Amino acid sequence: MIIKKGEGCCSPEPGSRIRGFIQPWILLLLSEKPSHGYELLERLHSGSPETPMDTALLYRTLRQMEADGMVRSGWETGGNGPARRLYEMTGEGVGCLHAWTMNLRRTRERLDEFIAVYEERFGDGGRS
Amino acid sequence: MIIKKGEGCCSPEPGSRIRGFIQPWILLLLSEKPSHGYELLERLHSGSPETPMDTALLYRTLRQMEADGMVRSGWETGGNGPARRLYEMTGEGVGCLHAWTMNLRRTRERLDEFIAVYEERFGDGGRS
DNA sequence: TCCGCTATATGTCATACTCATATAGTAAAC
DNA sequence: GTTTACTATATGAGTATGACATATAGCGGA
Repeated sequence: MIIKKGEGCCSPEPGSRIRGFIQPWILLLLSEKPSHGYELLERLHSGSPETPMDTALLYRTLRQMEADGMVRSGWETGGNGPARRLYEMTGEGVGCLHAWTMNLRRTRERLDEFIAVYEERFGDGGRS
Repeated sequence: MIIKKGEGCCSPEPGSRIRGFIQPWILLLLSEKPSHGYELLERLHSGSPETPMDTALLYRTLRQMEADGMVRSGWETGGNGPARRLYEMTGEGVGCLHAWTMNLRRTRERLDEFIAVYEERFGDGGRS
């Protein structure tokens, strides 16, 4: 259930997403194997079908990450369909992924703290 | 360790914060007792001293939440120091807090999924 | 009266995200 | 042979959120 505009009191809130979460996800997926944008979209979608990824955000983020040195790309022609830009992670990208994950662990701690305080006050509503 | 501007590859990332996290925190704190902006700042700060809250964001968010009907406020004079705007949660705000927390639970699930995939690939680095 | 603390507020800017739209190659259907 | 669908990348415009600076003002103590 994603809360949309005008649906409720927290309508401006698009589901409490984590800022910049797409970048570590891209790095994590690329750490498994090199991939192109459209394939990353599908891999991200299969991981969380309820929150489809925006193509504009993905492609722009990839270009930015390349400018920042986290990934590098090259055109891959010869397959069927249009040419695809194949991305792979750089050594710097690996370091980024580790640093980002440390940040995300702290984010999870803050989130856990919130939920703990909430449940202490209101109960866990049947959740374990 | 918060990664600051120019410190590393993920320098544009100010610590992987959750979008709009301040609003449910405000509601959760107000569910304990009515409070004014400055006091909310201190209560938020005591909860996470490593990420100080921006005053501009807090005060503007409070006014926006009041416009949205989640909280209401009144001036409190008579104490020492300048007048303070005392906020309390509305019934609508309670509903918001519950809805937001549901969103945050899903956010935590996505975060857990990321960290699980990361640890599966790189190990947990000595963390339990 | 100057400084520090309390308290609220606005101005401005950058970034992240959303939505719409453009472009183009391939392959199958009609 | 052209229309449709899928694959694939990209840009333009607009909004939302957050970051940083600064303004204002009451109060108490040095």
